[in-house]
Amino acid sequence: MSRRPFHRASEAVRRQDLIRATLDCISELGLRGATVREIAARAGVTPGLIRHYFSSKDQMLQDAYREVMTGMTSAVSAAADADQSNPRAKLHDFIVANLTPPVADGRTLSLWAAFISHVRVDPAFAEIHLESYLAFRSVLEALVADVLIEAGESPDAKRCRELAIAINGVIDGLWIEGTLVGHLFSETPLPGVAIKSVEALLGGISLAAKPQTN
Amino acid sequence: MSRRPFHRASEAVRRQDLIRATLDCISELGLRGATVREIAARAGVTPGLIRHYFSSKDQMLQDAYREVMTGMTSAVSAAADADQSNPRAKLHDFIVANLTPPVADGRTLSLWAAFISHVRVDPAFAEIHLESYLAFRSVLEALVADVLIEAGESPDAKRCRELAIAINGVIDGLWIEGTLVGHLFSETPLPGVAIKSVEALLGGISLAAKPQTN
DNA sequence: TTCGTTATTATACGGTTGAATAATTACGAG
DNA sequence: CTCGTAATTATTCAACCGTATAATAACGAA
Repeated sequence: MSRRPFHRASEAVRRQDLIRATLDCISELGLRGATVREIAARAGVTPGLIRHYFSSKDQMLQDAYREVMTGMTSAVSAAADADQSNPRAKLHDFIVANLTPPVADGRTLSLWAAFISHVRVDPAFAEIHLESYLAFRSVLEALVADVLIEAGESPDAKRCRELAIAINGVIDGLWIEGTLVGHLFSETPLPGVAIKSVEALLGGISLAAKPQTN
Repeated sequence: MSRRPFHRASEAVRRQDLIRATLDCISELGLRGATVREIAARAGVTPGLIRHYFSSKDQMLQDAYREVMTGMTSAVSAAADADQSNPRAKLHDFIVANLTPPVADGRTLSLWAAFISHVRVDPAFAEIHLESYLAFRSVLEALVADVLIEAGESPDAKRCRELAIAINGVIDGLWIEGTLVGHLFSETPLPGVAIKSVEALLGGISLAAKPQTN
């Protein structure tokens, strides 16, 4: 019966370790497998420590949810702002980033679905969902507006919103399908499908890196 | 301490009651709230009875998952075959059915998400997902092919599949958003957005009930 | 060094879980 | 009418859950 050796870490990395372990558990074992004991084991600490950093297990789950969503939005936003200044290229890269790893992978989708299934159950999760959804859509809406302006069209607010909603739908849907049964799309790469679809939604505006007559 | 009165029912209705109670629990309390005791209570039976009709709780969850998915696809298929013989009207009704109750409601989405989050965890759930996805897509693919034929275009297999994938994406994405935060779309009804989007994806083919020049 | 504070571990508790088994009741065959 | 079979209830069990509390070790200030 030797006592587990102490290992002190800063609050930042401890919280990060615990959240990462939480997400690992959920993605690999499901929500029911994400127990305080299993999470603590994977984080390399004892279960009691969780309630030293989080007021409850649910609190930790909510923080984990928030981190997943902000991580996704910031990842695709960064991809859009990466190198191009061309509005169409930015939207193009934004869409592709949504449908390629690390955003489009099984782990992320499992986490997203597990949390979504709790949105209607727990108001705290509903609020996190609403925040992250609006953040994502506002980014997309701005990208669409820039594309329309560059194409010489008037950036009508209502049309921008409607387009953003529809494009968001295409992205979400293909993200889910491609991640869950990705092996079915080896001959129909989804980023390509998405780009073509969005071009159609935009009324024929090309999103190719090198503008080509349409 | 009076003994609970016996109430015998046929195997069919018992299984149905138990599955319905299971789905109620999941949608209202989440997967962690779907315990054998709560499910049995809602079905009006004793917990032990569950394992008389299902080899395990997981087995019952899988049957419940299968029922949810077949219910959804059959509902939208029925909507497509309801009254119209016009291919475009059929596709139109199919899409609208996907984005209106009972398919598009919070309960169904919660169930879907809860199960999806288990697809990567349990191979049995993965198989059910694959089956239901392929069933849905094949229905949609046939509808798209008929529309293309009627429009005088060659129903190229690859194009049909690609269109079905993209349309499926639009439907899925809008279904999720509309169901989770439906109150945001009171001024932008999603069925309308979906129809306009699919028309764009189809290259301008109108899905309106009364064909109009495009 | 000393000592108070706090991060971390260890242990305990009441309640719940899925499953297994035993007891009881309804129903159908004969 | 009887009795065997199956459906349903009742009870039990070992394991596990989230949380609370106490013991201990590390760190920083003085």
